[in-house]
Amino acid sequence: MAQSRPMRADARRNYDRLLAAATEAFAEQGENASLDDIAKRAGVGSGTLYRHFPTRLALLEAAYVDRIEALGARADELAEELPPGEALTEWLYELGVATIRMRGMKALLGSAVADGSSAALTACGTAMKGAAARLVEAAQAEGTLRADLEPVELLRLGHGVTTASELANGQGRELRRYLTLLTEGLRPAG
Amino acid sequence: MAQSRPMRADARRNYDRLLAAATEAFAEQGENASLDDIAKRAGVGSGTLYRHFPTRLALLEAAYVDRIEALGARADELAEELPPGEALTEWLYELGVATIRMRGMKALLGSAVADGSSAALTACGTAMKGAAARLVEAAQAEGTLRADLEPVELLRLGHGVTTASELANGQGRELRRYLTLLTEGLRPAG
DNA sequence: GGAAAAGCGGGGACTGTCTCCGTTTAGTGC
DNA sequence: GCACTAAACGGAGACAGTCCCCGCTTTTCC
Repeated sequence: MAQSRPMRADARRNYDRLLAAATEAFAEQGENASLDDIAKRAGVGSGTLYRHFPTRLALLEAAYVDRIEALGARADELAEELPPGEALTEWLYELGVATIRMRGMKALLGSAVADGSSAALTACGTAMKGAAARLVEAAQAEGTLRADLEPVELLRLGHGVTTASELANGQGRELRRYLTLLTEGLRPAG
Repeated sequence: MAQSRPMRADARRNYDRLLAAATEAFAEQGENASLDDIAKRAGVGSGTLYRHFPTRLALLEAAYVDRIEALGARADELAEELPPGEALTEWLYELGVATIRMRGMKALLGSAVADGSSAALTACGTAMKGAAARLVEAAQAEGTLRADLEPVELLRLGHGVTTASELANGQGRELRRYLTLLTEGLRPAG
């Protein structure tokens, strides 16, 4: 993936500025922040923004890859600290909280775990799927997770539960509750 | 809620035309269909559209209330045909399918079950919540549904699961699967 | 039939996306 | 240093969408 020729100095500078501006704007205004406005913040023309990041999703991904990778790494930390089943739940929780807090990230993760997600999103998608797969496998080996669950199903359900919790406006409290309901099921507690 | 004075004939006519055009447009192009375009289809000016339906959600609601009420009624039909637990699952399934099929309906139902949904949406919201409450109560009485589940939680989780299934692009097949996972829980089958 | 109320509608301000192309600039070889 | 070239810039402008305003038309009611 290395550029055949390194980026020109001004291009590099603008790229970085755009990324910084985007992170800021997405955090403040959510995933629909105006792209022209981001260009303005970065002090570049909109043409420059669109050349570096042809779609909104591309920019979103570039702005959040490191966070996503951190979440992937976090999965492994949790796997060391906790028994597999708990590690998995806790990871889903942290993932959900991050999704809710970092307002731009929802669309990104959503399309990353969608069927037929664009090739541009492979980075985030594979990071997530890898982390999920490791946790799922461990929990299944331990016997605390149903054996027929696919990692990507877990991610999608996690996304769904996060969506449910967003509807409640409750910044995390509902998320825990809904995750419990998902893991335990809706049948009476046994 | 009756108008103090009945609608003027031309107003009534335009209102109906707008509704028909909106239903068509939302079905074809999803919830983000252009409002000006809907006005054009109906053969009225955009001012007229905005006077009758001040927000997109208002139009969406007006276009779908009857479908929503039908879904509410369907809950009671199912309650008669099936044991409470199954009726509930089946209803969630039909609700999800409708949400996915009628492309404009997702946003509507989403805000209807969100905390602090606008006053304008009370009609759809209460219809849904009523239907859910009846099913929940019956299933809890039967003992096939955990006693601490609130109806609105069920609706939100249903919405979340539908979202999860949309990510899979699978038009219904995944929805059944994800609903099963929700009701049975992620623990190994007992 | 005529006055007042109700309603119409499209022009226009505004915001956002995205492209095109003339201009500028960094890098390179001399 | 200097000139040259390919890369990169940037902002004007085409387009699409939302939404409001207000002069004009239609309906209603007496």
